[in-house]
Amino acid sequence: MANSPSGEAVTERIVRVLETFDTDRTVQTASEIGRRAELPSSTAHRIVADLVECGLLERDEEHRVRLGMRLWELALRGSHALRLRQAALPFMERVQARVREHTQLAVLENDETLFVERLSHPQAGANITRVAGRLPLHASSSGLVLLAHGPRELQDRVLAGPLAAASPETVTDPVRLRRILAGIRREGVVVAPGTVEAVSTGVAVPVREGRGRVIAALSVVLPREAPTRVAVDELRTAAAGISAAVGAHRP
Amino acid sequence: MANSPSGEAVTERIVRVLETFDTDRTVQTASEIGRRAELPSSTAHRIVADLVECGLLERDEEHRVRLGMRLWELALRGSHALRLRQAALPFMERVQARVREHTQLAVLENDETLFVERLSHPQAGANITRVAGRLPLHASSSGLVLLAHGPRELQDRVLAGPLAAASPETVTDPVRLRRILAGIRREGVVVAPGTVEAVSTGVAVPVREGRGRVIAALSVVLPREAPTRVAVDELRTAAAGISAAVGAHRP
DNA sequence: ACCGGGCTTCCCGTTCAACGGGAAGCGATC
DNA sequence: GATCGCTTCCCGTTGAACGGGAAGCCCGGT
Repeated sequence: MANSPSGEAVTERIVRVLETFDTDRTVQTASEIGRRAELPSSTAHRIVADLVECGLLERDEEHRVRLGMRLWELALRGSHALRLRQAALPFMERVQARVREHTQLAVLENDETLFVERLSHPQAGANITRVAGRLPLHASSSGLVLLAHGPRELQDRVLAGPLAAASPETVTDPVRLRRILAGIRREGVVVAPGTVEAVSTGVAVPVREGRGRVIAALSVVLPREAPTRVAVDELRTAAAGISAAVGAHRP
Repeated sequence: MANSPSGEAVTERIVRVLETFDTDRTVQTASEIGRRAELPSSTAHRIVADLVECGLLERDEEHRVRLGMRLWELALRGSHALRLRQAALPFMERVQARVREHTQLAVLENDETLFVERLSHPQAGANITRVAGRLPLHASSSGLVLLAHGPRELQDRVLAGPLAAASPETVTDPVRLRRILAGIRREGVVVAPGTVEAVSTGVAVPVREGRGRVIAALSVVLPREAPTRVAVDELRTAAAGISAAVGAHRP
């Protein structure tokens, strides 16, 4: 950044400031932001004031800071994520109405699973995924689908790297994972019991752009021993619908 | 801004760059961005490169630029809008299932109506509102609700300013508008036929935080001559539910 | 009333990142 | 092969950004 001894760019600092916010930390003081973003206090105060000035951040009654509606607006309108989500929503609703469990839509982002949308059924069980939340590619049914259809380099990189287990049953053996990925490409679906949480089974299918590249994964989280037949059928139908809708919207 | 003859701040320029994107313009070249943001070409290229570096923007196969997933993620996780939306979604789905027309959730932002969420029924009619889109406060049923419950200064400011008509029937007379606002505060609902489009009627109710301040407006768009009774009841029930959900999530 | 701790604001000299004009490189399309 | 637009590189100038320090402010504790 300009004139900074640390040699980082303004843009980077702004990102670091925005990164200090998350689901569990939606309001902070400027000093807190400075500490978490590792910025000198006076610098943090100045940057926060700048961002508030532009509307990217907002102040509440107690001078505390939160993400601004303007940021939300700028990030969403015109975003790929919103288009995809709007195309997918009606189909996700249908899945959720029939399966009556959590339904998620996820994309590949920076070697991780990024959840773009999630519908929850009132009487559905626990589910750690959140909209705008992430999970490792190998440790979620959606991630496995995205990984299976991702570029070879991605697979090599992820399978080589450290593979943390999210639950005792998460598959972390590269050889077994390769076999699972091949199965996904062959069957067009993955059923992953206990991968994220011991009590649940993830079922996921790929969502294609038209008939081509895989752009997302659609999944449901079922109770561990529930039958998967209906879910698989519903997911496949919905994925095909989303593909058609995405293709139709931009002719 | 740093060393800029124009005297603007970096932050401001970044916002100007982001502003060049919208629903109808999701991918642009760096030069296009420069022109629309009124930045010198070389400067625009540099800033775009910076933003791509940080992931706020992304490049596609043809070197063109679009909003990045990272920006979407940073703007959403931890945002007030996402919390509100997640709390509201189940209730909006119920409204939409019963009324079978477009259902919207909107908030007040910078003297305008900002739409946070929208569900569309397959066989519902036209609807110009979009997620992350805006409408004037006086020219939409949601906006009228937000205006009616906004601070007095806001009402004075909006009613004094130029009041553009969105359709031939949009009420633009300050006196009539004041009467409508009083009606909304009294009845807790507004029925606005032809305000946005001649063929439709907007119905909107306030959504409160707990039992207090109005934080949003919930609305449906009906065909012009459709009965409004069911919609009003459903909206009221849903608004109460959302209030409870918003209150419960942060004790 | 007094004190202490944290947040915030103001001040100010230093410095280097940002700036943007210009020109050359690279594809397209006509 | 000439034109047009996007992009990249270069480079001298300059003032915006930086951050240390100190003072102001508002708490809650004693």
